[in-house]
Amino acid sequence: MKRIVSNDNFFARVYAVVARIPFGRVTTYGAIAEYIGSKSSARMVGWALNSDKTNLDMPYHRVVNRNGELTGSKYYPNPNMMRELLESEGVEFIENAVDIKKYFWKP
DNA sequence: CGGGTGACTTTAC
DNA sequence: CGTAAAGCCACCC
Repeated sequence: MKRIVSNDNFFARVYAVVARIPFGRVTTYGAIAEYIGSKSSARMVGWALNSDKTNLDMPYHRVVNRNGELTGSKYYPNPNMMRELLESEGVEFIENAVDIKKYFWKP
């Protein structure tokens, strides 16, 4: 039995949501996962970002965890790159996390 | 088909 | 603040 939605759609959905994030806004893995249909599968979102080979130009830096922490910054060439990208968009930081309450955006 | 893995989240201690 | 555990789903071998 094949699943009705999965595979290509999963990646496509992640890309679509990330690409839709407005300038100067951020979203969470959970929000993307929920929009995709699997609210509990936030891991899949992060996994998709790191596994994607087709849309490396995607603004992944606008995707943060529920606390607003840049968990993905570790996987960037430079750990500071992700933060500076967000700061350059006008996003305010609190310690090592973005003001998720203020800049959170959801599809 | 099963086991391992993971850029997450929540609850619990 | 830290670790632990469970839930979750798709990919890779």
